[in-house]
Amino acid sequence: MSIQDPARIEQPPKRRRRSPEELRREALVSARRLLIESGPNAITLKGVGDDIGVTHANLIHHFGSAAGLQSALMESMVRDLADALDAAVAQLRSDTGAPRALVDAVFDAFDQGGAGRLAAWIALSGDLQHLEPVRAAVHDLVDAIVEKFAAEGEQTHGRVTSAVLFIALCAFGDAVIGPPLRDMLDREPDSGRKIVARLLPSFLF
Amino acid sequence: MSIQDPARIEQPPKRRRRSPEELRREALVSARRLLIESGPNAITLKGVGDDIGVTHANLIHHFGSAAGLQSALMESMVRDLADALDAAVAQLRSDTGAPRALVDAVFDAFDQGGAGRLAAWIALSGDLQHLEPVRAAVHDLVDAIVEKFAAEGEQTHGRVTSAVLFIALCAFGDAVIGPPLRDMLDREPDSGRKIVARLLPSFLF
DNA sequence: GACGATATCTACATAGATGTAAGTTACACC
DNA sequence: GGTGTAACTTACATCTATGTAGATATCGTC
Repeated sequence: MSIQDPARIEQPPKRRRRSPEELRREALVSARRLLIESGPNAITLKGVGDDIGVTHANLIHHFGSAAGLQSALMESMVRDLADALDAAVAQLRSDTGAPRALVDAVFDAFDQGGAGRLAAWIALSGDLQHLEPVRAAVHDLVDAIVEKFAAEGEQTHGRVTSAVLFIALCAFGDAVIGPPLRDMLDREPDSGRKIVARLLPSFLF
Repeated sequence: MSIQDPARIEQPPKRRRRSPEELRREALVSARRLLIESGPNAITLKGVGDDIGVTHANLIHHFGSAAGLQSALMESMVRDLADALDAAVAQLRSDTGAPRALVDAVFDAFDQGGAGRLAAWIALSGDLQHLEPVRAAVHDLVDAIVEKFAAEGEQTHGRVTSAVLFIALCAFGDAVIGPPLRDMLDREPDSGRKIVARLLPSFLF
């Protein structure tokens, strides 16, 4: 196949012109992958640009600055975490939500979407204001658990916030250092979830 | 006060010549403080050098490279974490170790010693081999709890490793994202410790 | 007090990340 | 099909972190 193959009528355009929304979406997907696979330091303009096939200057054009890209990534991932928590709330309110299902929903939110690593990055870098959208989702989760599970009593709200704090701490910890820790203790991959699911009823009933 | 004040008999030496051990110790103390206060990206040769009053070239002379400094910091902090866990073990084996005392010991190791932020940094950067010295300390902790607390039974070892996994996950999570999470839920600062201390007996008895 | 080992510094070189300015091109719209 | 907007690129400038080479100063030791 020669370089100037006459069969190739239409050359692909040298440049691909994306809509601003599409480029932002592609860049954030790439940046999230880099964060999860290679850590926060891998999120650079050149790294993301090479990954999606644009120059670093173009990323600055769309995000304003490198910090703008990082902020957009934090916002995007935090929104996904909040959505995942909201989905857990919806599931809890609709059908037969067992404690283990709730635990799985929260653990998945921190683990699969990379929210655990994101939260660790935010905490280490000190940009705590980016966690703010999670607050409403957490409150919704508290309310949903109160409706669904909690026994009546004076301490109900306190017990449920304890339960949410407990689940969130464990889900976050499990997402970030669960694998090496389970390896040290020779435990199976879902042992964290099992433990939390087993302890949860002591808060709720 | 003139520059050449005759009253100032002995000028302080322009350079302070430290022993290699002393410089390494000072550098690692500074690097740990920078990690805890400003995050992993603050640990630079210039940052640490300015902090302790030496040039970055001198730090390279003593640590070999920037990566050498970071590795030394990880080793130092992991050793401190292992020592703290060993201290908790010793306390557990000697006197009246209540569950809350054990919880406080582990939580303090992760929180005050900076081990939580260290572990998050290691996990995000992928240098998991640096956590290896923790393995022995964790095993010691399991053994000590088995001796001290655990009721007799077939499942004893499994229950205790569950307890250790549980404490470690919560202590790590509490050290890294405990403050913002407690703020969202309007809980007091030691609520994480309270919860863990209250749940611990269900593993041990 | 002289000397030697080496801790320490200065000066320079390099690489990567970020940012700016100006030119180029794709694509919607008329 | 022409035209304008703006997505996109190239080229350049800057800043920071890291690393190297050689000069210099400090301190223990004789």
